[in-house]
This record gives sequence, structure tokens and C-alpha cells, in this order.
Amino acid sequence: MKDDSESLFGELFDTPRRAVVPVLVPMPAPTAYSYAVPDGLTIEPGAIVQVPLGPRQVIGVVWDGGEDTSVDPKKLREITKVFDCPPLDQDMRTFLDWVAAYTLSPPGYVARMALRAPAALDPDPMIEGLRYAGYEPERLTPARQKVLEIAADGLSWTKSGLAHASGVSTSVIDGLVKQGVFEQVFLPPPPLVAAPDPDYAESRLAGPQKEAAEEILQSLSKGGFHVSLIDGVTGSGKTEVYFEAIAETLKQGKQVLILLPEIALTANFLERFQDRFGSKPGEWHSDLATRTREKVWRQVATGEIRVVAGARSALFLPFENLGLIIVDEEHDPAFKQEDRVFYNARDMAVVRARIAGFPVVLVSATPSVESQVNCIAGRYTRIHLPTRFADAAMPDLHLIDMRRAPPERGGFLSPILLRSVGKAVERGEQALLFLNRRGYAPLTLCRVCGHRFQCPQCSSWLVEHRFRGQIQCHQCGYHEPTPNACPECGTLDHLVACGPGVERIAEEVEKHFPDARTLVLSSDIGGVKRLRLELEAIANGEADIVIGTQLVAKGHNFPLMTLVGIIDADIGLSNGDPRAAERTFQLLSQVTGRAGRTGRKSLGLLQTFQPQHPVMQAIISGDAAAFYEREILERERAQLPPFGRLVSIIVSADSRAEAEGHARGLRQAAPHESGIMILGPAEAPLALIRGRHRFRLLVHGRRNSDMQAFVRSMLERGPKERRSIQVQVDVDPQSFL
DNA sequence: AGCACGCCGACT
DNA sequence: GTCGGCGTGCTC
Repeated sequence: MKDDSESLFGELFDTPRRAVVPVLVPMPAPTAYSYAVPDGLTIEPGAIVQVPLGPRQVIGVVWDGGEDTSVDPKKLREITKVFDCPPLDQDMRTFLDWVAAYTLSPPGYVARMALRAPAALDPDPMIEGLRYAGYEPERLTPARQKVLEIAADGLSWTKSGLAHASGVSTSVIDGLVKQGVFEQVFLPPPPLVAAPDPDYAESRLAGPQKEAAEEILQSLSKGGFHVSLIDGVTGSGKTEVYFEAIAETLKQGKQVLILLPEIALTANFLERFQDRFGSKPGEWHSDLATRTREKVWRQVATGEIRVVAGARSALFLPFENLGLIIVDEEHDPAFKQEDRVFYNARDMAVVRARIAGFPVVLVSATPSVESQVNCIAGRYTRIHLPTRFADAAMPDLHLIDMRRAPPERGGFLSPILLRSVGKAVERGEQALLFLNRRGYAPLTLCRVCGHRFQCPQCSSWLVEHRFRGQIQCHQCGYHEPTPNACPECGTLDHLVACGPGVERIAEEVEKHFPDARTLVLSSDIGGVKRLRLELEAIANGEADIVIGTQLVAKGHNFPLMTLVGIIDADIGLSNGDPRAAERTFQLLSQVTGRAGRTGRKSLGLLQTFQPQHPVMQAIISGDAAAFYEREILERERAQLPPFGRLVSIIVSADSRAEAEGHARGLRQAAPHESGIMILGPAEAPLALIRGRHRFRLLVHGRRNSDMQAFVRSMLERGPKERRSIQVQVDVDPQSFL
């Protein structure tokens, strides 16, 4: 610490210049800020520091590069402190720089993602322990005798632990400490999770699984960067295969990261891991308790935690010696972050591995189109698992053409589907009816004047939720109690619900099967706890007919389910999203995969108005390869990813017309061949900013450098204009290697 | 991102 | 007379 007179002295006279280092601070500045290094301190790049920034103290990280001479030396402030934790290594810094450049995000924001556990930056306080020092006490009482017997092993004990084990009070120990019989030692805090044992359980792979595992192990043994894609249907043993890759990496003494979509980070997954490795992996996700989060961060940094299973943000943990990343459910859109720094953790995982020179394994039953393309192009190695484990057969899948087998008036379930549900229930088996639409009805209108209930904030339809007695906007969260009079013409009781949601399907099911036990699973009914209980009840056979939204598609297995009915398989095929077909294919594959894991004969029925649609044909034929091939050609024709690069810019605007004006401006500003397509507000993942809508403009071009230059020019407009346009960049990466 | 400063409308 | 809304600008 310098006192005032000394710094005054420093300004008046020409003292040796202080060392200055660049520091990334959690702020959207385009470059690092410069800070003075306090006298007598040496600071290396990667060091995590606390620095003054305006009126507050923030956490930053010392970056690479020389001194920035453009900054006025009088403005320089000193680093407040250096945290006692491992610095971010060169690979990590290269990675963070790369991500910032690629996603066009301020580097300080990207760095902040790696520093998400502030209090973890100082080491956990040591635990005080006692160790037998080898002396006899002056007077050996029976109580002291007992303590010495226990402590004679020379291991360290906590005071209370030793007292408890010896069956004496702590004051006995105090007496012994006073006499110097015990010496005080400081122990590091116990690890959060035990080290996984690669040989804990014998791998019990056979057939194609064994071959796949061997193929992966072979590429692992070659060392260096390499990407594999394990592609196999639900139940084909993908997890068991990549567990072998994890075991091998652990044997090499390196750490492993398993990335999972948040929703798949279940107790079930952790238990499977434990069955194989004898202990659970470290967990990392958004609702980790602060304290736990800090411990995990630190123990990952020091290398104590060997395996982390985490959501996308785990990719930015500062591993001490990372040697493998697994990305399970590789296709899942949850890997894409769409605020602040826009990134896809799957792609950035590949980048991190390339920089540090280790392998990545992508895993999915329904790989993303871009990963398929990367396999075809030879950048990734595809490992295909064609069959299910053991005797679990795939369900028999059929389309129900709704034009030929329409439901009865006022209903939504085809007689064919109803008959099958009836049979399943009679046999004492379970049926799952899937409809990806929450609530009772997606649209309500007045039969008298035709008024449609619309969200006053964002103009999408208000969805009726009978269970809650509300009409809700699924876009911005607006809701009001369900009215019984039309706000337009005032007529009472002439409001009519249009179209089905899961609640309405439940109503129809209960009418047809009054004696069956029916259960609705929807994300808006009850919390996580209730959901977990309900899933357990279903697994125990406590329901006959389950009606669910998207959340039944993920992760959970229903061993008694022998019938899956999909109510409106066409939902999502025509919403303007360039990934509509891909997403629908993935969703339908997942849902139909919920059936038929028991070895019993099982059935999947898909109600559709477009039985000839390529997605429907691909689902029933099981010919995923043909579907992907077609999808790739379609995108090539539209110049969409994976062949071009897609950047979407979110603009705030009062109306679609204003958004179109911005789009015209962009089109003129774009110096290269590009297309601009407006999605929104109904389609964009929007939130309302002060009464303005957010529109997403999809801009696509073939050349990475053009896109980057274009987006930079957008971002470099003056602060005034930037505020009115509110540009946010969303990079959907393709040729990122 | 935070945070302060500064400028105009409704209130103890 | 002040409190507090948010528009604007700055942080090494």
C-alpha cells in the first residue's frame, strides 16, 4: 500500500513507471482496460484480480498483450488484489478470445462466464485438525488413554471428530493439546465428490456397442483433437459407450466434462454414472446453491473434481487438465445461449477441444443437421449404433391420416387412436398422448362478433388455461382471468375455444374412458417437485393414460408404456423457422422413442393432416438418413446453414413495418450476397423492452468474414442509433473450424 | 453491465 | 418546495 505523499511524489517527479497490464473487466468494452500493478507485485496473464471500476470493485482477469499507450497514465488505477487461485491458462485465454471474436461479444463478458463463482476465488478456509505428536501426556487418565488409542494411527482428526470417536468430551482433547500431545495441522476441505474409479464396474458392452466403444477408444489413444458423433436410437446404449471413453480419459489422469441440456441433468443420469464409476460426477447448472457452486468451481480449477456433468455454462469452467468433452443430446436447442453472449455450447466445445488438443464426443439419437454435414464432410467421425440394447424393440409406427379418419364433432382424437388407447388400457398397459401445446385452447373467439382474444402487449393469441382459470400469453407471460363476456360486443357466454391443448385432450379422454386414471403432465401445472412425483407415479403404474406436452419427450423412461399417440404431429412444421422440419423430426423421434422399452410389443400412432410430408415419412420408415439428405439439399437451395452462416439480429421496433424498415436498411448495408428474413414477434424468443417488440432478422451469407464485417458495422453505429435499433447478434455457427 | 448525473412531472 | 421517472454518458 502506498500512502498519499508517495503517490503525490510520484506525480511530481519522474519516478520509474509502474508496470501496467491489460485486465478484462465485466463490462461491454471492446478491449481490455489497463491497470497499474502495485509495487512489489508480479502479475502473470490469466491471474484473477479485483480492480476498481468507476465507483465499485469488480472481478477481472489479467489478459495478454502489451501495454496500451493510448490510455492517459493519470487515469490508471491500481489492481486491488490478486486472488489466490490458479490463473486461467493459455489455452483457456485463447479459447475465451476466440469465443469473443466469433460471437462478436465484448471479451469482458466472455471472460465473466469463466468467473461465475466470485467467492470461490479465494481458497476455502482450511479445516483445523489435530495430529498425535508422539509424546505421552504427564498424567495418563482413562479418558486420555482412550483418545490416544484412537489417535495413535498418526492420522489427522478434527477435535470434535476425535472426541466423538473416543467417547470423551472435547475438554479432554483441549487438555492434551495444551500439553503438546497433539499438534495442530491445517487440512484442506474435503472434496465435494469422491474421485470416480474407471474400473469400478466392468463394462458390459456387447455387439455393436462394443465395437463403437473400441472405435472411440482407438481415436482416443491416437491423442489430440478429434470429433466423434455417436448416433443411435433411444436405448441403443450410447451412454454406456461414452462411459468407456470417460474411463479411458480418467486413466490418463485427465479431467472430463459431460455437457447435457439442463433438463437431462437428472438424478437418474447421476446414478447411472455412479453405477459405472462408484461416485457421482461434480454437478454444474444454473440453480446450484451459491456455496456449492463456488466449491465446484474451485475444485474444478485445482483438479480435485475429475468429472463434471453440467449444463452449457460448464463449458467455461477453468479446468486444470481437461482431456475430453462429451456433448450428450448434441442436437438440443438448449445448448444455445440467446442472451448477452450468443453461443452454442456444442460448437464452442469443439473449439475448446481443438485449441487444447483433445477429443470431443457428440451424442444424439437425432443428430443436428450441421453435425450430419460435418460427418459427411469428414470433419467428424460418425459412429452409428443401429439397434437397441437387449430385447427392447422399437415401437411399430403408423400414421393416421386425419382427413380419412377424422375425429367426431368437437373432438380431436381419431377413432383409430381411441380404439388403441382402449385396448392398451384393457390390457392393463399405459398409453401416452402427446400434444405439444399447453393449456386448454390456443385461441378463443366470440361467436357473435368474431372478436379474437389477443395479447395487449405483443399481439399473439391468448391461450385459455382452464386449470388456472386464466387466459395467458405464451410469448410475454401476460395473463388475465378468463372472461365470460366479449370485451368487444359485451355478449355473455358466447366465447368459443378453438383448437386443442393438453387440458382439452384430457377432457376428451375422460369422456371416453371415465374409469381410466388420467394424468396431465405440463410444465405450467405444479413445480419440479410435483413433476418428479408424477413421473415416479407413472413409472409405478399409477396412471393409465398420460397426456403430456414437450416435457415428456426428454430423459424420462416410462417402462410400462406400450402406446404413444401423437395428437397433432404437424405442429411446428409451418411456423417459418428454417429448422422447423429438423426440430419436428427430432421431437417426434424422441416421443415415439418413449414407447417400447420393455420388450413388449408397442405401438406409436401419429395423427397428421400431411401424411406425405417428408418428416412423417421419415418417422414411420425409420429412414433418418434419407430425411437428413433431403433436409441438407433443401437448405443448400435456400442458402441456409449448414452451408452458409446464419446471423440473426434482434431489433426492437414498435411494429413489423418498422422492423421491415430496419431490414431494408440492413439489406443496403450488406455488401455481400445475403438474405434477410423477418421472424417475429410471435416467432422470436421475445421479451418486451419498454413496450417495444423484438424482431429477429435472420441474415445469412456464405462468407464468414463478410458476416463479421457486416455485423461489426452494425455494432459500430453511434450509441444513439444503437439504442434505437437495439442490435443483438445471434450467431448460428457453421464453418467454425 | 452498473452507476451517476441531470432534467422534467406529481406529491408527502 | 422535493421525489423519482428514464435519457445520456462514463468507467482504465
